[in-house]
This record gives sequence, C-alpha cells and structure tokens, in this order.
Amino acid sequence: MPKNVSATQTNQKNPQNPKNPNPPKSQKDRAVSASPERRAELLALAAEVFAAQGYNATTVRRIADEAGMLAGSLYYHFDSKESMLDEILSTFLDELWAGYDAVLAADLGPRATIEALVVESFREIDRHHAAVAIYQKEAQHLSGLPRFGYLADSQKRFERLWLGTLERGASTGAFRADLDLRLTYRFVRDTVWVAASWYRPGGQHSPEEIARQYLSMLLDGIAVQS
Amino acid sequence: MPKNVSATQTNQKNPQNPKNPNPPKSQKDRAVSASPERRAELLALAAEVFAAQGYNATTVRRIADEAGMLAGSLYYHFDSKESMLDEILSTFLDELWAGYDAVLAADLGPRATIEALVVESFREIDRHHAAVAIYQKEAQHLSGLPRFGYLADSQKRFERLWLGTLERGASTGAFRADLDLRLTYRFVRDTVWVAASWYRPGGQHSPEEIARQYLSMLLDGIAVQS
DNA sequence: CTCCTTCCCTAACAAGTGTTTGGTAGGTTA
DNA sequence: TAACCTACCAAACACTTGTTAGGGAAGGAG
Repeated sequence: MPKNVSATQTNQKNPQNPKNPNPPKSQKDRAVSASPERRAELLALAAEVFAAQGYNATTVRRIADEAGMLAGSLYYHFDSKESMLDEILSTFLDELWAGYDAVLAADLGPRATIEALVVESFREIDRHHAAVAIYQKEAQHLSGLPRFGYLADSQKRFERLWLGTLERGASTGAFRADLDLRLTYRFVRDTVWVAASWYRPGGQHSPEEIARQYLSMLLDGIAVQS
Repeated sequence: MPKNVSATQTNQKNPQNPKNPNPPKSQKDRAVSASPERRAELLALAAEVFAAQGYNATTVRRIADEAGMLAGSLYYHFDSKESMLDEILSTFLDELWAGYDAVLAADLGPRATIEALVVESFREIDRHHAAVAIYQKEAQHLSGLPRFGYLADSQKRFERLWLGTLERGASTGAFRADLDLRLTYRFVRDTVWVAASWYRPGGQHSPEEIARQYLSMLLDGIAVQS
C-alpha cells in the first residue's frame, strides 16, 4: 500500500519533511470537477462492494470492474480509495444525525423518544444499508486513524443521546430501574444496528414494520408475562 | 515493539508424546511437527491481531512482529495465513457446539433451553472472544469460500437450533405467539453475539452476570410492565 | 473549423503482500 | 564424538496493491 508519495514529484527522496503531507485543505476535495450524479453512482456501487467483501478485501480494480471501467479511471472521480470510504461514511452519518436531531426537536418523553429513535434508525438502515454494514465492520478499526476521527466523535454523541434517554426513562419510571444502564444501552444499540447485516431493502418487511416488532421485543420482552 | 521474551518451556506434561514422525495425515496438516503449546500460543496471538485489525488488514509480518520473530518463521508452524484463520474459527466452533450439545442433552423446556443457550454463548464469548470477534466480522464473507464451507453449515445448524426452540416455546405458551419468529431469532442471535465486539474478559461483569441481565431484558423487556 | 472540457483507457510504477528456500544456533539423543 | 531435531533467521520470490502519467474519443461552444 503506497502512502501518499505524490503531491510534489514522482521520485523524490525526502530526507526531511517526514510527515505532514497536509497542505491546508479547506473542504472535501474531489479529484477533478465531475458530475455529481456519476460520482454518487460510483459511490453507491463502491459501498455495495465494500459492504459485501469488506473494505480491505475490496480492490479498487474490483470496484472499477463492477462499474465497467478500469481501475485508474476511478481516480478521475476520487483521489483515493480511502476518500471513497470517507465520503460513504460521512454522508451516512450526516443524514443519520439530521434524522436524530429531528426526533430530538419533537421533545418527546423517554419512551417515545426511544421509539422514535429506533424507527428513525431502521429508516436509515433502509436508506443506507451498505454504509451501515460498512460502518458496523470497520468503524472500530478506523476510528483510530486521524482522518476518521469523526467516527469516534459520532460514537460518543450517540452514546450520550441513547444512554441519556435511557437514564431519563429509568428515573421517570418508564423503564425498569433494576438494569445496568450501560449494558442496556449496548443491548439496545446493538439490537438495532446489527439488523443491517441481514436487512435488504425491498424485502417483505418495511423499516417501520421491523422497528415495530423490534420495539415490541425490546420493551416488553419475548416471554409471556405472567 | 517486538517481544523477545518467549518460550517458557518448563512444565511440559505430555502424556503420550507419540514418536510418530510422518503418518500421512488426511486431516488438518501442520507445516512441520511442532510443539502444540507454541502453536496455540502463536494462534492466540494471531487471533488477537485478527480481531483488532481485521483479517485482511492484518499482515503476516505484523503477527510475526508481535511474536518476536520474522514473517517467514511463522511458516514453520503454519502452512498459510488462511490456515491460521481456519484453525482459529474451527476450534472455536467445535467448542461452541460441544457446549450447545451439552445443553441439548439436558432436554430442558423451551425457555430453560434458551436461557441455558444464552449463558453458554456468553461463556464461549468469554473463552474465545477474539475468535468470536473474527467470526462476526468475516464469517459472512468467508462462508462463500470452499475451505470455510463449514461456517455456512454451522450457521444453518445454529438457526435450526435456536429457531426450533423459539417455535417450540411459542407453541407451548412460554413465548409470545404474536411475533415473527424468524425476526425474533435474528434478534436473539444478534443481541447475544455482538456482545463480543465490546466484551473484554476479566472485566467487572462475569459472563454469567451479563447473560442474566441480557436474558432479563430479552425475556421481560426494558419497559416497566403495566 | 478549432478549442476546451468531460470521461475514460493504456501502461506503467513503487511499495507491500504471502510464501519459499536454504541455512544455522542450540539442545537432545545415539 | 557425531547425527539429529527443533525453532528460528536471512534473503529472496512472484504477485497484488493503490496510484499516477499521458493520451485520446466524444461532444458542446466559440
């Protein structure tokens, strides 16, 4: 895996300047000005392959093959394989948090908030199932890299939101008070998001239907209450 | 930083120590006849790295580095990187099914069976947390390869066991009858196994304690029943 | 017509990959 | 002593990887 050797010349041994190949980049830099539709098309395709094979196991030649072009041609649209992954994940997270913020703006009670968050989460899985699957597999390993630091930020914010809602519900009597809330948080979080590993959009269950069933199990349990 | 400290070869209790040099083994073939302890030691180390970085993202040089030796030296113990992964996953699955079979042999009712399976699962996560994490990330992608066909077999057997128990419980009135059982199966399965992504052995919660809390949420829900 | 932009191809590069081959220090056995 | 075995090293091999440089076909604009 060649690092970013480029940016200046091809074969220049640099005795100094060992790190910081970062000129002041203002925004996400596309490689060239290209049509956003083609870009989104290729990105969706790459996300699909990443989700199926795993990011590291996916070669850029495979993506290009799936798109009906050659590997080098991808670099007209994107400046690296990593930037594709970056854009896939960040756009997903942006939309996710937009949805969550809409839920929070409604200012519901703890239980209704949890319900709305679960429904919203399943909708996001429906819309971004490839990105979610990638996130599931790679987030933990990626969040260490500086470029993907926003993954860790999002995780923290995620925990504050869900755990805070659970705590609020436990104190108001909406949720059981005898539970380890951190354990409960992980339970809720995982049960919702791992659904992306088997969920396929266009199946027989709508996201809302799945969310309803999940919420029923999560809130009331699967056993017959005596 | 390579760890040069290794190979405490004291306390060698080898009951049989067969002096059989090379009988044609049709089973898993080790590269050379090597001490099983060192082999297991290296395998545990490789599993740890695989779990942390992902299989494809882990280089064989990295594993060797962690073991304090060079990449080629690993091939004295194993004949390929893939065979390390194979052995990690298959030994885990063997032990898992041994545990499940012991549960089944008790011939409990549906609810008690589910409870025992969950407890057993958390014990396996405790014992093989690296292998479980690898399984979680790579199983779906690997089960296509012929060498790892047993992963798909295990998944099918897994589904028959859990789904069958859920169906039994739904018909006997132990579990709610208004649930989509296939959805319930995935719910139960996922909630148990994704715990491997955050669980660390030696933490403050024992596997049995976590299983108890999980079962409480799974069976009775997190909401206060009215 | 020419100029320019868009989008892709051809052909390579350098670094990294899993793996092999031959060698060897050190202990055990004959 | 010599032969042997274990567990590693040293150095390479063939191949794949992400990435780049230059070129060219198509089409619209002037």
